[in-house]
Amino acid sequence: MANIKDIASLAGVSVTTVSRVLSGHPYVSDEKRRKVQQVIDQQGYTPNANAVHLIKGQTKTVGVIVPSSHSYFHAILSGIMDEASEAGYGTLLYQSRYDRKEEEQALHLLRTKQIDGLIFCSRSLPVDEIVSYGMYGPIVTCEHAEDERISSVYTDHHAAFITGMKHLTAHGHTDIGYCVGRAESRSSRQRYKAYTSVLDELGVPLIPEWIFENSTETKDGIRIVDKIMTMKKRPTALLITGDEVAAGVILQAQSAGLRIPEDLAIVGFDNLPISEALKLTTIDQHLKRIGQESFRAFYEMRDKGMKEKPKGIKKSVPFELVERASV
Amino acid sequence: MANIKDIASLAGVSVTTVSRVLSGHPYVSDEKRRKVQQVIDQQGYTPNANAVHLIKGQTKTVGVIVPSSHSYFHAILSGIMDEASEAGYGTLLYQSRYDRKEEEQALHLLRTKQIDGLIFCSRSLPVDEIVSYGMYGPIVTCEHAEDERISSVYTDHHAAFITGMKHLTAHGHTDIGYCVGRAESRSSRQRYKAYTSVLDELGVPLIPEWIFENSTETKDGIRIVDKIMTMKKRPTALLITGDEVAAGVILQAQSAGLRIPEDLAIVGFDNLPISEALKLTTIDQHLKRIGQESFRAFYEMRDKGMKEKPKGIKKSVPFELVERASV
DNA sequence: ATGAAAGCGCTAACAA
DNA sequence: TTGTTAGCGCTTTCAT
Repeated sequence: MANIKDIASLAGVSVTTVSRVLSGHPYVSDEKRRKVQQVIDQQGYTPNANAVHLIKGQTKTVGVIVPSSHSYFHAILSGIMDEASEAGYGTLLYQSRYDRKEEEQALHLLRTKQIDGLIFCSRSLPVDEIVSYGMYGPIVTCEHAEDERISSVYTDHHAAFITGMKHLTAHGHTDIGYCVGRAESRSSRQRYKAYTSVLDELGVPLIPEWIFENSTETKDGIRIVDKIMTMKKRPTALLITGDEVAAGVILQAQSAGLRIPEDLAIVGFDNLPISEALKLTTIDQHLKRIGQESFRAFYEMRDKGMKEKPKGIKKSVPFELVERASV
Repeated sequence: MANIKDIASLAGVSVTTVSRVLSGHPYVSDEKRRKVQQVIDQQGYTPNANAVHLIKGQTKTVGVIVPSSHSYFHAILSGIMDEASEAGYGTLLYQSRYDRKEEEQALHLLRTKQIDGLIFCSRSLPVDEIVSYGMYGPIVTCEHAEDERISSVYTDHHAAFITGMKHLTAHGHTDIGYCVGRAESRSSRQRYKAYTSVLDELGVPLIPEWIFENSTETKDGIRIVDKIMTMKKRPTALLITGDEVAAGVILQAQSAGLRIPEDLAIVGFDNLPISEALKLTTIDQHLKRIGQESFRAFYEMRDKGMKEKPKGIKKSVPFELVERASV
C-alpha cells in the first residue's frame, strides 16, 4: 500500500506538492496537479487517516453513549447521526448498559483523542466526573445537567408531565397513575413533583401503588396491567413514559377485557412508529431533534473552544401532545 | 497536556522506559517503574491513541454498517457490540439508509485505516465492489455472499420460510400469503422460491396479490390488512418477515374485526420483545447470535490475514420456531 | 536493565 | 509555485 512518499517520487514531485493536491491547495500548477492525480488514481492511494489525525490533533469523529438499544435512544441517535454526517463527522457508538465503567471508557476515548467530543444520551456517572473530562473536548448530555462547563439538550420533563396530567384531568380523570423508567433518575424526580403538584391542585390523595417504576419495555406494561387487575381500587388513567411500555399496557389491558379509553385512558411518551398503530395519545418529545441539537451543541463548542473558555450550551427542546384515541 | 517525552524527562528516564512501563514490559527496574508511574498519575497522562494507531497500523475498532435503526438490525448490533467489547474492540457505527454512497464511505474508513474491519448488517453495494476492499481488512456480511474472499454469517432464509409454510399447512392452511421487505434482495428471492415450492407441493395456484413487498414497519402491516380487506378472496394465513410488520397486521386485523388465528393466522420472524406481548408465533433467527458470530468471523480473519491468504468464513446460524397463539 | 535513534505517514512553516 | 525540513506522539530495534 503506497504512502505519500511513494506517490511523490512516482510523480516526480515533493510530498508537499502531493499533500497540496490532496487538500485542494491552490498553489500547484495544473500540470503537476494532473500528474499527481494520475499517480494517485493509478496507485489507488488514500491518505492514512491516523497520520492525519495525529498531526491535526482531531479525528472528525464524535462519540455517542447509549445505555441500551431502546427505541427512545435510537430516535435520539438518528438525529445525532444525521447532523454529524452532514457536518462531515463520524459517530463512534458506545453501549453502556447504564454501566459506569463503560461510560468511563467512552470518556477515555476523549482523553486519548480518538474522538473530538462526546454525547451522553443517558448518563449514570456523576456529573462531576463527566465534567472533569471537559478539558479534553466538548461534552453534551441529552438530559439537563446543571454544570455550566458541559452542554445539555433536554426535554422539560416537569412541564411535559403537567401537560399529560392536565390532558387527563380535562377528560374528567382524577384516579391517575403513572409509569416511569429508572426510579433514581433526575427526570423521574421531576415527574414525581409534577404528578404530586397536579394531585394537590385536584385535592386527591396520592396512592403509592399507582406509581410504577422501572418500566422500560413492553413486558413491563404487561406486568403493570396484571398488577392493576388485582387492585381493589384501580386507576382510570395512566401516564406512561415510553410508548413501548404503553403498547404492553394497551395490549394486555385489552386481553384482560378493559376498554381503552373507557376503562383505562392512556397518555404515552415518545410517539414511536408503533404509537400510531395503537391509536395512542402521546407526548412527542421530538427525540430526533434532541439528537440533532446535541450534535449542534458539540459542534458550536468546538468552534468556541479555541478562542474563549468553553461554556456549555443549554437547550430545552419543546414537546407536543399528539392526540389520538387512547384518552 | 503532557506527552510521553514530558513524562520521561519529569521522571528522569528515557521515553523508551516510559513506553515500557505503559505496556507492562518486564525489563524495567521496580524503582524506575514506580517513579514513572507516579509521574504518569500525577500528570494525568494518557497516550495519544492516534500516535499508537499510526505506528501499530491498527485501531482496535471495527466498523458496522446498519441501514436503519430497525429493531432487526439492533438485535444484530447488540451481538456485535457484546463480542467486540469483550475482545477489547470499539465499534464505529454507520447508518447507511440503504445508500451506496454511505456504504462506500464506510469502506473508505477501512482504506484509511480508521477501522480494522467492517461488518455489513445489510448491503446495497454489489458484492464485487465490497470484495475489492478486502485487501484493506476483513469484511463480514450478515447475509449470504458467494465470494469466498469475504466472510458471511446468515440465516438460511429458504429453510426458515419452508419451516414457516409447513407450520401453516400443518394447521390446515392452503390460502397463504406472505410479506417481505425489499423486493430485490437475495433473501426475498430465496423466500419466493421456498413459497412457490410449498405451493407446488400443495398443488395450489400462486395468487400474486397475496405477496406483499416492501413491508418493513408497523404501518406497512396496517396497509397490508387494509388491502386484504378489499379482496374478494382473502388469504387465511400470512408469513411475515419482521415482527414489527406482524404487529401492525395483528392490531389492524383486530380492529377490522378479524380474529387471530381463526380468521387470519400469522407466522412472524425475529421474535422481538413485542412478539411475546402479541402472543405471536414467530421464527427466531437468533439475530444477536448472528451479530456475535459476525464479530468472531472478523476476529478470526484478522489472525489469519497475517499468515495465510485471507479466506472468508461462512456460517449459517440456526433458526427456531417459537409457537405462541397466532396460528 | 536502559537509552539513542529510526521511523509510522502526514502537514505546514519556512526558504527559495 | 515548489521543495526542504521539522515535527505530531508513539513503538521498537539495536546498541550498550
